Amino acid sequence: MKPKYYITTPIYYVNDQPHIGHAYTTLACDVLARFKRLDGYDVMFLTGTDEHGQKVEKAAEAAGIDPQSFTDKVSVTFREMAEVMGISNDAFIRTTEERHKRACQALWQKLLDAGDIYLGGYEGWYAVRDEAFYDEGELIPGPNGSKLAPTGAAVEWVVEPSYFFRLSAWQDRLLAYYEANPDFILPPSRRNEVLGFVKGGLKDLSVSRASFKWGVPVPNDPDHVMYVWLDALTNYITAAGYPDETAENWRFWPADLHMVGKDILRFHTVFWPAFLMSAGIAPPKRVFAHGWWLIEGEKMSKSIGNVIAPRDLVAQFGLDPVRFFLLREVPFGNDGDFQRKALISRMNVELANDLGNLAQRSLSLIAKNCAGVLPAQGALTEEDTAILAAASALPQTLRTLLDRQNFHEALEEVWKVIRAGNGFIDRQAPWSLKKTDLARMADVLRVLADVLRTVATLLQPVMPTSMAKMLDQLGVPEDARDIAALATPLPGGIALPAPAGVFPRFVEEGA
RNA sequence: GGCGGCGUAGCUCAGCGGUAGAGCAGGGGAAUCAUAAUCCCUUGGUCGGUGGUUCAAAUCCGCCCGCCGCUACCA
Repeated sequence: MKPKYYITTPIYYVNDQPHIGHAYTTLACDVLARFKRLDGYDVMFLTGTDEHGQKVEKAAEAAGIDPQSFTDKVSVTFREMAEVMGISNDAFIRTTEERHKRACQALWQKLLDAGDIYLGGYEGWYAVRDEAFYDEGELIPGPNGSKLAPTGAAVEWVVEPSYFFRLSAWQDRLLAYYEANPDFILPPSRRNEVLGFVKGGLKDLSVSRASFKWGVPVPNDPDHVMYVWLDALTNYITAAGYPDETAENWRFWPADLHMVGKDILRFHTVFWPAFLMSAGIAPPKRVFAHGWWLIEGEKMSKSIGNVIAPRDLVAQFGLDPVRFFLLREVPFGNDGDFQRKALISRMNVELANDLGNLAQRSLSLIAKNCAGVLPAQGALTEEDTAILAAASALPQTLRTLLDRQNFHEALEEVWKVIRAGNGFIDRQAPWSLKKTDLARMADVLRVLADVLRTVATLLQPVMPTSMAKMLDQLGVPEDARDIAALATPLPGGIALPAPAGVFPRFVEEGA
């Protein structure tokens, strides 16, 4: 039986239009999902939209439509974003689906049965004008020693009835879980943050609201809807079939990886495992928090007007180069800077020159000097063996690196082999061999074809369309494109199609 | 304020006790199969500052300077 792999993006809040940040998270998951499939795993890759809450309720009201119609519309834009980015998700979940309400209510009941939910009061400084609660620390001094919201609005101490989750009781068990699973939170710097936070003591968590209606009703208390934590996080088990633990998809739980942005780290690494443990459900195996993209050195924001829509980016540079750039440019987990110049440089240097040109020169030599037929494997020299060994080592290297979400180094390892390929072809100079030793020339070209096949196979998750073209040109049959197939050499004598460039150079308009 | 991290070549970063590294950028040369792509060689750093531990410190410890993250109800 195939091993399983369950990977999730966060569900995206429908208060926002999809931008490069959403695309980035989803893309990272897509590459891992594709890699795992390529490596023989049974994969479930989930993404979706988060559609409840006061903001949505109000946005719908402002738009003059009911919340459901509003979310129907915005949710579609996230499906479109996935399509534009070439995302291979197996499922898409919306929190307004009936199955999700059932899952939330079932989970709630479990927590209640476990004695971890109680009715209390949510207190805080509330600004009526802003319709928002503020922290003590956020307040600014007002006239006569009074306090004001950071927006300048008057605040009052308000107590609202709310259900609470007994998070305070889970501190030790959470710490024990982190201890027993040192890679539960990555990167390590984020793990340290969470550890520090939890060690500092946990307060009970307000998990319901009576102040708005657009949410999942609390069982047996129609005045309350569930607050964001319980509602949104639960999507990950809803999609696996919860509460039906005999469901087809339940075999995927616990999730192998929740990919999240660094802003929602705590919800996934503190609240979520506590909820699950309280309900007697296994926590996820890993949460990875990635960083943000700056745009040409500036924070991405609507007010600056530098928000990048995935659709525009792909239209200008093409899908695969964009996918490649986002994962290649920055050590995954760090913040990155999205520079147009850097993207073009990666396209031209690494895709067009290093990889594209290596394939093109190798394949043209085969086309011209081997009658367009893949040579059989021949006798190997020491240098042949060395480069073939470097290529053969890649699958295991990538498994190890990608199991820690290290896209940046994984791609660097592939590029080391590509660069070695260019060095190899230069030293072997098959264009000279064709005048002196045709047999050796054929052997050299076959070695190059084998190296390219390995590289193209392994890069499929990052650049599916381009690598499919390259594998076509290398004569690799569709059913021999996974990692296991690399162990079986292609027979010599396959007729190859005429080579055609896979990565054209990007030339600036008017340059 | 508290806790944590970072500061290494022009740029992005790796190294984390044993004579300073990679990619890109810059300079020189070779080759001409190829998307004028490639290959080889090379310039360049008192590893933020300072004091200490050690036979030996980017690498460990103290202090200082500068940046950054977290410090719970933002979906």
